[in-house]
Amino acid sequence: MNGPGWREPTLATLTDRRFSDEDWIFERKLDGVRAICVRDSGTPTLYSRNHKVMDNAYPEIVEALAAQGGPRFVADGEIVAFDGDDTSFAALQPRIHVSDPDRARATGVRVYYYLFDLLYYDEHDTTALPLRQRKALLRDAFDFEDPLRLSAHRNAEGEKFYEEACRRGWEGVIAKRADAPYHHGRSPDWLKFKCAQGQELVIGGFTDPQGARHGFGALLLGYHEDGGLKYAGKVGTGFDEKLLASLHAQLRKRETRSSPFAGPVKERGAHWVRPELVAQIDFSEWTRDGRLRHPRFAGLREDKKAADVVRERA
DNA sequence: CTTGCGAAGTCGTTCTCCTCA
DNA sequence: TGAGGAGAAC
DNA sequence: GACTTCGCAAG
Repeated sequence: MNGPGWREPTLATLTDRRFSDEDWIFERKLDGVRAICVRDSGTPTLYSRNHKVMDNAYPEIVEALAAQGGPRFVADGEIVAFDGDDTSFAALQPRIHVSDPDRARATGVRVYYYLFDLLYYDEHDTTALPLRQRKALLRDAFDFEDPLRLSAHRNAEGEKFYEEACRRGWEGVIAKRADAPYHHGRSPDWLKFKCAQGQELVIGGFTDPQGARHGFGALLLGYHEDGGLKYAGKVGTGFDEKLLASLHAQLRKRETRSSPFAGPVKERGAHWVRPELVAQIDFSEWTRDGRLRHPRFAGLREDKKAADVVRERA
């Protein structure tokens, strides 16, 4: 149980296919930090997705785990914080990298550990069991009292659940094959239905490429507000080599000496362009600082005038 | 030979921690 | 003391 | 977190 294999969580595969299927179960995608807890007779330990120990950041969760589950277990779940009724990565963020338990508690950020899978329990490796069976064992293995919670799931109506999730502003839905064993690493048995939002943004510049990248690194984006172009962050993914080349050519034609943005934009290797091109950007949400989170380029909008581009949603 | 899937490489924001002037 | 970079969450 | 590209195994 000490081998690194146990600490390798299942990673879901992103898909656009939405479906309902009785052989699949559906869970709300929580916006927090993935954690696998391992207890081998001593104190439980929380591991991150990349096998880093997170005990110092979440001491109350380690404490709660120590009080139950027996001498040996391995379970999988997500550590979250709430902003109102929604799990919020931003709310959790002040805690994530704290290296001292006292300081972690002193942040005042309440955290919860939602468990959704069981890998080892009662002297048995459970990874080969079908998911439904693992979930049944998990439900009985712990007393779910805060900060420990059992992640609920649905057995049907995946599409309806997805629509409901997006309407409520959740991150999305994870679909899991009900009879599949636990898989370490990326798996097609876990699918991610993400709720995305998108809008048009003006391209006001670009950055130099790095490494093997050609053309440019990222596009600098903005929207009109109070008579100026407000900076909204960068987008550096969504283009293949061909698109990189053609966009770069269009940008060079529009290059200018001074920034079109209102206020300073401090980006290394920045080039400025006349704010004429409009890009369609898909992203997960706006950050507190008015930047795009998880942005990806979804195409050029020839039908939109740059001057008409404003921010659409809070 | 074609297809599929996992790994690696290049990008995003933000937080804490560490280094250095 | 403060700026800037690295590392690590997503 | 996103995406694209690449290599290798399976078919």
